[in-house]
Amino acid sequence: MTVPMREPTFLILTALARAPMHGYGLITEVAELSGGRLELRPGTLYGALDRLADDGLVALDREEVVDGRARKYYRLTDRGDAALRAETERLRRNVEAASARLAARTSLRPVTGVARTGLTALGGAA
Amino acid sequence: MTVPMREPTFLILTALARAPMHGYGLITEVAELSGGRLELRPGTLYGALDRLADDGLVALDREEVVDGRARKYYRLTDRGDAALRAETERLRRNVEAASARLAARTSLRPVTGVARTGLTALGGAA
DNA sequence: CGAAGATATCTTCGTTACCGATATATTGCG
DNA sequence: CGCAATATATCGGTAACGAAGATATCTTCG
Repeated sequence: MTVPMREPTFLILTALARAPMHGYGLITEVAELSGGRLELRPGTLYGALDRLADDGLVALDREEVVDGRARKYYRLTDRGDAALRAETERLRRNVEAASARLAARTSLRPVTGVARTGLTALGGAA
Repeated sequence: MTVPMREPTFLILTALARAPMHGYGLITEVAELSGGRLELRPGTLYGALDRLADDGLVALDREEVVDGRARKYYRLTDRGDAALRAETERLRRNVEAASARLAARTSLRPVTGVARTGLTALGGAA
């Protein structure tokens, strides 16, 4: 928690905040969460799950066998819940700080070629 | 950027969004920005500045000598401005996704002693 | 005066989360 | 049968970061 988590880890916890999920389900869920931007690799996913389990942020919820395929469901622990909340707050503050400076910046650069006043629609990509 | 930047890099760009700054000034500014949470190490700072300069997100603005001490001022480039805006949007979406799930989660968990007079913040995000 | 601390830059080294690639096994489809 | 999707897992490389220290100047204080 001293060290901020990276995006794949953050989105894995976010996905698990709604309901327990198994690994492969997380891959598709995180892809949706990120608007298709982030496609978790198996190496990232299972490495992260092992690490998060070691840290006590997620725990093995149950194991099922569906159509002959084994599924391991993971759930968010209380510590994972707290960590995700703390991390979300940290990100929120960073977003606010950057937004404030970027907004101020827009108003003080009306010159130098880029002129083009007016805010273009934000968040175009993805 | 394809690869999301980490917190030190994000806060360096955020600090530079207000005005050009020199390295040591960034250390104190980023500490302030993060509420004292993140204290940039020289290895992190100058490594990041070199990398960001290579990527064209920051540029050397000017060099001064104040009281016999050399100062190198860096400024945000147009590409750096765009990268910071894109990154801020990415973080904002992640915060919204996590907030929505965490808020929904509150209502379906046993709450211990905390008043919860029907917040229902579920509506929020896209 | 001389030591300590703040200012200011830069380098080296180790850690680690992540990505890419690969391996394995089952189910379903053309 | 061959291929894609489902589902797990491991291995190696990369790159950003943190820890630590080197170098140099100015200020403060005993």
